[in-house]
Amino acid sequence: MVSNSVSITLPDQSVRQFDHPVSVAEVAASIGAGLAKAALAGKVDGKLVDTSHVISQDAALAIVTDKDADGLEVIRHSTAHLLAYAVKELFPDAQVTIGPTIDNGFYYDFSYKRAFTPEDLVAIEKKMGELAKQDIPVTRKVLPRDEAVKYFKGIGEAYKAEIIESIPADQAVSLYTEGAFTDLCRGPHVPSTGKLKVFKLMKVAGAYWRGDSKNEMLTRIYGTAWTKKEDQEAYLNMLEEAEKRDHRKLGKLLDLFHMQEEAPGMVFWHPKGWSIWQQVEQYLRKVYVDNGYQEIRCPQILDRSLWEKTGHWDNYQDNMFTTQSEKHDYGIKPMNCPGHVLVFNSDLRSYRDLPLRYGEFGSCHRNEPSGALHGIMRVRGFVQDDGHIFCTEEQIQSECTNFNQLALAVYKDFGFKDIAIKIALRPDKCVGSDETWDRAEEALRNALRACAVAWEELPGEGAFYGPKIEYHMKDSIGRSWQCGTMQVDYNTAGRLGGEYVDQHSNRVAPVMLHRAIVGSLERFIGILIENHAGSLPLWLAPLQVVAMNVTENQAAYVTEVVNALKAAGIRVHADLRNEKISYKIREYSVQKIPYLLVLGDKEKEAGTVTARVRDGKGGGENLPTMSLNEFISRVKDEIAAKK
RNA sequence: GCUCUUGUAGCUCAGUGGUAGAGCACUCCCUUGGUAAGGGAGAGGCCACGCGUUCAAUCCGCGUCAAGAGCACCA
Repeated sequence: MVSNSVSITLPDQSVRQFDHPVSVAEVAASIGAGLAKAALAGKVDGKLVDTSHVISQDAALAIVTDKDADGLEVIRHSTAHLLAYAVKELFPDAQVTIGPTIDNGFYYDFSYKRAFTPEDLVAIEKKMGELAKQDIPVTRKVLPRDEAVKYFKGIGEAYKAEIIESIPADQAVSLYTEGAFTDLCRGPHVPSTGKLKVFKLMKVAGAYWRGDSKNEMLTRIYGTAWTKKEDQEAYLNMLEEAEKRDHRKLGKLLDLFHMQEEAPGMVFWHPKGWSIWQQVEQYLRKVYVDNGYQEIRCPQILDRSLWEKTGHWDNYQDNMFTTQSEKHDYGIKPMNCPGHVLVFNSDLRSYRDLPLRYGEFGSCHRNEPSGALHGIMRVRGFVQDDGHIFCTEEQIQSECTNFNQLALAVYKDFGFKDIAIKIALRPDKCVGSDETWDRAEEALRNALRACAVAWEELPGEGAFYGPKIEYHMKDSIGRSWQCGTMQVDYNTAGRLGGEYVDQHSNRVAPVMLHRAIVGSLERFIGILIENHAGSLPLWLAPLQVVAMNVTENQAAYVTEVVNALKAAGIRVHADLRNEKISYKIREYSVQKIPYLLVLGDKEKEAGTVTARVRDGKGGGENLPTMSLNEFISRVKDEIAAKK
């Protein structure tokens, strides 16, 4: 006789015996009424299930509540369903599609005859609240695939039916029902809608069905959901704070740059913004020099025939700006590599010359789709710190390793801590043998291993000519942007006739490594501004010191101090205006100037300075009064340390 | 490029079918004041652009351009 008894092991390793199969909810109830009420889902042998899930064999079980990360995930997922339920109540003609969780919330895509408006959103959110308050049970049902397809076709949900049809025929699918609404879903879900208490609909947007721009556009509603009201408030507050760090806002506030209709996707750099640019550029120039690169400069406009050789003319013309003159067609360069190959080709190269490293501050133009433009992060005209290394296959490994080390050191100097590294691996359509790709991909992995950093691999995302490492950074609201890259390319140099003479007097095409540390200076400076919330480190700050007089009486002394600072190479401004000192301090605090020198009669008599240092929180504090020379060496030390 | 939203003074934003308003900034005057906004006066706008509807359009409609959010794209 087979026993029906089940023993359940809880996370504290205690074991509970049941003489019959039990549901997660029953186990929770056996532990305590409070837990039974708090239970959102269960984790049986590591697998997330509903509280109604019946356990019929010995198993390890954790009751999932809103204290667990899994619990929050379940809440968000169930809130997405609640959203769909509310939409179907208010707009019965709308068709549901998919509704996954995302960072901080969820979204759900609907097909409807018109887009939802912000007013609709208010009504939908209200309806969601009502449905949650009714504490409607959420129940699960399993159907054979074909029956599920029939069911959804029967209720006019064509998209759902299409999704299920793409599931293998022999698989059963689970359906979840709450009130009058039934949705296809793997689950798990909260046991009833009453568990969903803290949520807010954020925005509407368009999104393509199945993520393909050839398909119709659906209406997507984004929402956020939390276990506690305070968490949601903290999140909304964080978003608000992050908006203040937006580089477009700060660019205006700090008078760094502007953009205007006449040049969409292109930047007008103002003196202060260009000062930052120059600091970044000079820094990177030194990086070139210190690491065996020779800086070069190539033309912006190149004949059509060259772009035909590279394949751009046929494949990427839509993204290129072109021009013509005297019956010749020209392309404005979207990348710097061909120019570098032409410099390489300008002489007969020996294997002894390799690796040959060229670096350029290469100005590129790409006619990006209008909807892709974003402040100075995604632009049509930009400058790359673009380098190309011509080398042999044996040299790939060391070049990649050295580059990775260098890139990480540079990011550290600019104050970045959070860098996501990815390796994009071979796509379906690619050139070169599998062995070559294996070696190249492994070289990139080894380069990262050497620095003991973690990375993510993206299969199929590589370029057709070779794999690449990508270095990503986040902006103020968490959007990820690619900055640096290291790409192995077996194709381009040979395609443009690049070759060197090897030990055996054979002419061979070199491997070309494409590498950039900051990527585009525009994007990098944008990220830099957001990461530092506009309070750039002293070495990058456009204005490092402002010296101001308390009254007219100290004007000459201020001028003397400012001249001394200028002579020391410090970026300084004298403010002798007839304004109150508190007014001046406020103005420069808003401008996030690192050091303010307040010079009154006391300082003038003693030949000293009183410096107010920016505190990073929008305020400032006074340093003890010191001699001018002490101040100068303090500033110079801090600049040198890139603090 | 697609969906939605937006475009009014240098900036941030009100506002109305009868050609516009605030705060800050700007100019001038008074004020010489020790750590986040002293007081007064003044100047400043083709209400993104074009075409319609209307006796009359910044406001309503259509189109264009640009920006914002998301999607797609990022060789």
